[in-house]
Amino acid sequence: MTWPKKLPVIPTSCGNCPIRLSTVCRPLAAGSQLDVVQKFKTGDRVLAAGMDLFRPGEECKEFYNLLDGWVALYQISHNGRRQILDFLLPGAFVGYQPELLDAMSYGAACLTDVSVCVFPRRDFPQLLESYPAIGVRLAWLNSHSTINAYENLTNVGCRPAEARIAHLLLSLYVRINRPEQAARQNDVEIPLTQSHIADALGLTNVYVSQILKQLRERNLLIFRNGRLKILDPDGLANIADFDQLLVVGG
Amino acid sequence: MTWPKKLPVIPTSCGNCPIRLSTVCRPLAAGSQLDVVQKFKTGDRVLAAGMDLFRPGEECKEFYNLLDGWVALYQISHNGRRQILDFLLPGAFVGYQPELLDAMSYGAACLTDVSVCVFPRRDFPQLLESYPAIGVRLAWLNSHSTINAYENLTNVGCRPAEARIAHLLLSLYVRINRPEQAARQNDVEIPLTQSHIADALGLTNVYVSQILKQLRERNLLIFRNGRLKILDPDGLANIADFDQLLVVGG
DNA sequence: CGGGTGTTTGAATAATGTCAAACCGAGTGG
DNA sequence: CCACTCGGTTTGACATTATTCAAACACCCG
Repeated sequence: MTWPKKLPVIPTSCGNCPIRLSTVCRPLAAGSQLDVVQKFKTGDRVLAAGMDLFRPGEECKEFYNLLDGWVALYQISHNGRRQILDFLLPGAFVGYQPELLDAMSYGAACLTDVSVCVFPRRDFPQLLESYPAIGVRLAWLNSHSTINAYENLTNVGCRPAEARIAHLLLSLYVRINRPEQAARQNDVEIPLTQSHIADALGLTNVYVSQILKQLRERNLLIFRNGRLKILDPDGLANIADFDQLLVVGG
Repeated sequence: MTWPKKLPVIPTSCGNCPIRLSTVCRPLAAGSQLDVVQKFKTGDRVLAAGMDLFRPGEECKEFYNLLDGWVALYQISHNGRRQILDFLLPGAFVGYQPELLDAMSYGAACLTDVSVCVFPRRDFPQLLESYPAIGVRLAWLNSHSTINAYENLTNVGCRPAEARIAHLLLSLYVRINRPEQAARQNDVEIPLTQSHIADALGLTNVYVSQILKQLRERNLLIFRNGRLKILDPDGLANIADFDQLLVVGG
């Protein structure tokens, strides 16, 4: 599937970085501190959809701040199946893991064209040393990743296929519809294929197709061509076993 | 199931804390810095097997350093099934989540009698402020949790029941058999019931029972009464799709 | 001896996967 | 403008995996 081409977002400098407050740079004050990251960062980079930021098992020399586009973290099991671990949206800090310089324990695939800001891995500990507030921020971000992984685990481990799919789509929906956007849309772009959904939920693409059809026919949601339209928020939240939902009808 | 009673491990002071280097206190130097935590901590506590440190949805006023015993993190889905998210061993730092003071997004159940060192939640940000190295440590710990959750997700999402069970037991096995122990045991205590295994893997207890029987009859492992005996490390690692295995035969 | 918790067993059933073919729409090259 | 290919989706028949239900069992503990 191909997504509508958009120009990649690349800030000219850290000062006007659109995701500065979302990522690891947040605690750095706007003046001289920001210059430090500006010098620390290797540069920006654009990748086409389908490319990998890094692959599982690979030694990756960089971290990435996701400026624009969607990324999926994944692992490949020995039997050839792929598990998608998380979907990353702009603002994510990608690639941190406990043993900084070892082989990556997962891969990062670009679902759309993607632009990233690149940090050198090797020097990161020194940056942390100089600005330990970044460490605190990193702890916060990592705990978010953990919570998110926990939610996914419960989804995959406890719920039947229909609920899993509804839950995943709803949770992506609320992540996109952040408070920022004054006018909530109940029709959002989600650049996934049914296979992505299947790989994230431990299902097969054909079964996902069948369930999506049911959801469509029951007037709950329409997911087609990378667009998700929520038809019946309450009904969905119900079968999805979903708590935090604040959808505006329409 | 009841486990053999052991006296709870409680250090008399932070100076001789057995898990100081595993948990969040690691970066604090042994002298005056350690006195700070000593004063910061609320005290120690012992809980009986079956108790909860905190429950999902509850507002928890504390963090815990797990001194002794096993803890399971879990979520309950609306259909009544329980998902075990992680098994915690002594040295774990329990209860950190992004929104420090909100309701806990998961629960923590004591699988055995447990002893913990208690931190007040409210004041933690100040501790971080004064000793930002703790934040860096926390980031490290949290990224471990994330990686672990990712592994579990792949296990539950990609592998058939037999491989899931073998994988879980092997991974617990290597966590217990840390390099510390000079003499590796291929017969270790794992205080879980089959229902725990089922809840961790998205299976039912009766199916787990059946698969364990198969594994037993194929001379791969014996899991009984909270003891795991590895009979055929290589064979197991093979069906478990397991990488990092360094088992001493026996 | 009796009760509780955990385990085992078997049979019937439901959920999900597999395989194979057809379909659909977008992009490409003639 | 057509035919072709390609990735993604849909469909149906069928196989398999895992769940459910129910009963019996085993064991520890009081």
